Amino acid sequence: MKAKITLKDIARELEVSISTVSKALKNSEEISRDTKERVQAFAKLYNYKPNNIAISLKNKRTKNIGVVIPDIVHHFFTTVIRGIEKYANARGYNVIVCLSEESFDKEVINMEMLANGSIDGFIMSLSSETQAKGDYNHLKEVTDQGIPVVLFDRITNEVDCDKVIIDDELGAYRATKKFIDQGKNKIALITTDDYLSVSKARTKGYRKALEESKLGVNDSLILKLPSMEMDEEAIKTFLDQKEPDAVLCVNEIFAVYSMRLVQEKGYKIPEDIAFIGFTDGVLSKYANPSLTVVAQHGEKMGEVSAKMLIDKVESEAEEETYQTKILEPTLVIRDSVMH
Amino acid sequence: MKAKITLKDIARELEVSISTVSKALKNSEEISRDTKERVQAFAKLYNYKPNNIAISLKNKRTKNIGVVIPDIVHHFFTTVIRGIEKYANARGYNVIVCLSEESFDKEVINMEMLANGSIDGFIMSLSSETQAKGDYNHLKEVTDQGIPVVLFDRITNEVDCDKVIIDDELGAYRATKKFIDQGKNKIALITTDDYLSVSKARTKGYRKALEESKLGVNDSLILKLPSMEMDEEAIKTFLDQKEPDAVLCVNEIFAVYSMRLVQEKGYKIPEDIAFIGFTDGVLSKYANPSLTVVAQHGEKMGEVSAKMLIDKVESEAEEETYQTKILEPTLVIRDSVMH
DNA sequence: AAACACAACGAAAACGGTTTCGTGTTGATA
DNA sequence: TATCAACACGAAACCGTTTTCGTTGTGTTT
Repeated sequence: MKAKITLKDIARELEVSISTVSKALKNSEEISRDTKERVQAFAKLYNYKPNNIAISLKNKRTKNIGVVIPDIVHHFFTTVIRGIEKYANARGYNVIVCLSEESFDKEVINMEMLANGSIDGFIMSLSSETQAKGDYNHLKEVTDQGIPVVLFDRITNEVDCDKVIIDDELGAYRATKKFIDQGKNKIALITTDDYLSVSKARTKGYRKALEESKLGVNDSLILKLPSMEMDEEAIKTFLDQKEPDAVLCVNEIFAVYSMRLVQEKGYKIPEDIAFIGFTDGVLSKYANPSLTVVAQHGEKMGEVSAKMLIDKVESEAEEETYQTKILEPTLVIRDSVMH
Repeated sequence: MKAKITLKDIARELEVSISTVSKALKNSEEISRDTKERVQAFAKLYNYKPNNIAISLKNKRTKNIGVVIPDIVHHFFTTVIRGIEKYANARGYNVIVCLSEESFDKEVINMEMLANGSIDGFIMSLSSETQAKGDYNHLKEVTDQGIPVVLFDRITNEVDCDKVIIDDELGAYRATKKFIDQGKNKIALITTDDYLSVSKARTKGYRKALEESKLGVNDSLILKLPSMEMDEEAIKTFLDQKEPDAVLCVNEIFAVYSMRLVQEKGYKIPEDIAFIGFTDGVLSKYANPSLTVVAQHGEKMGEVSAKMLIDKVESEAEEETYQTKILEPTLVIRDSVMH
């Protein structure tokens, strides 16, 4: 076991000062050619690598970014992380992932842990509990300290920071319009309670499309589940009673489960009843029939978020100007709707 | 924007020394009741929180653990991360996630970045390229420096460290046996090349079950794909030609895709042809029919890995004794096999 | 020969804590 | 009243860097 070598070790061994070693390794003009070569050769031989922690303490930059998300076992968040990771890594940053598990308290604790010097900035998506509660003091405290924050997907207007979202309203609008254009006239929506910012926006898009059509909105065709958790009973009852000919779901699981239910009752998809979900995950792709979805481009979202954050972290200027980037969703047509 | 307050700030304000402040905040016996109260009150008022980086530098402990995995958009790895995160968080550790994207070089770069003081230990699963190449010097360098490493799922015997795996051979054995017991006699295997340690073990279990039965192994019923990537053509051709009555797949995607193919040809699942996959993800649960799988208990695996790592990190003793924990897989029976 | 420029290096402060080892003050003891 | 322990606190080293600001020694200039 050979322990890590430090500047001090090199200095002692070569009988020069620590400062000389430090400068020599940075190829400083101050140091003679000869000394630089000796130091560099020695450093290479003993595989010297500067200690990140010491450097962080000195520059007050950790090159770490903290990512706080509600859930990692979820395709969308997972792709966002991948996007963040790829981009951040390319710029020399590491990613510290914390899970709030949809809990307000965990979100607060995680942020406090990281905000004490461990990271240069946050990228996060709010837990459902936080959105339900509407308490954003932990975010404000962090931004007050001058730590940059980028909020994505599940955001709030109550915090001044950069934001990245997809146009959920537009996505739902287009999906609903697709149904309308295909002559469907009993178009249902399976969503969650409005406290989730995304569900709210999607519901809005759904309503807008219907209002613009001759169909109009029928509130009884909207099923609001308390959370993103599956509630098989509620969905089954809803579908049995309403018998819609098209269903828009705010995620893929609701959609795929619904498809199975109606298939069991003998309906044909998409002829008798068509489906569109949100999130372009493995489930949609390999479901039977494959599911048409509103793709959220998670990886792109992660990439954009990371870019915004790192740009802000590295900019000296203390501009207090924040922007919200709105990504466009795309409809990925598969077999659950008519082509 | 109120910047973070430091010990020095408190000391100046209260006209005491930095050491006194430090001790007062730790409730040291050395400091008078009176002074402690003043300091603590002041600290609370200005929301003092010690700087993690400074503490890390001092104790040479970061309370961060590095997780290096091949891919995050993959249900199994995702559940492992969740297990690691939950456990590590409970013990006050943060998790830094790095993705190798199945690339040897990325794996090396990531480890080097983290090994310079950023983390106290590694939890990792090898990239396929690394396993194919058989080059583990980056791991050896890290362990040589005294940094603890826990390898999970995709492991190697060439590195001395703690390991956590599930008994893949046993899982495949039981799955295959299930088919045999149900009277299937043309049991196929869709797997990947043997360089992936898990595929190798699963193939072994499959062969063992068949060898023990009257059926025996028929090598032509084994399809070896070059990687975990989907190859729709290869699978289609294979199934068309061999017409098996049972198929074991090393992941869920191969299985779900295969089910769709045979369904399109009019076969009934599980009567005409039964399926079992590996990994208990959303796909298996919501596929139609739902897929019987060998569950790998990713979350448990993450938890166990994190415990092993942290225990080692926090143990003073430099015991050079390593253990390999073998978790038992379970067969989750769903509709793709007869009940 | 005095004055100066310059090359090459070292000392020390700083980042923000922890911890060891004094040191001055107090009150009790002999 | 001299001695001593206990108390309460401060100075300084340390973790591993970076960086500023000297300080040498040499050679060039006038």
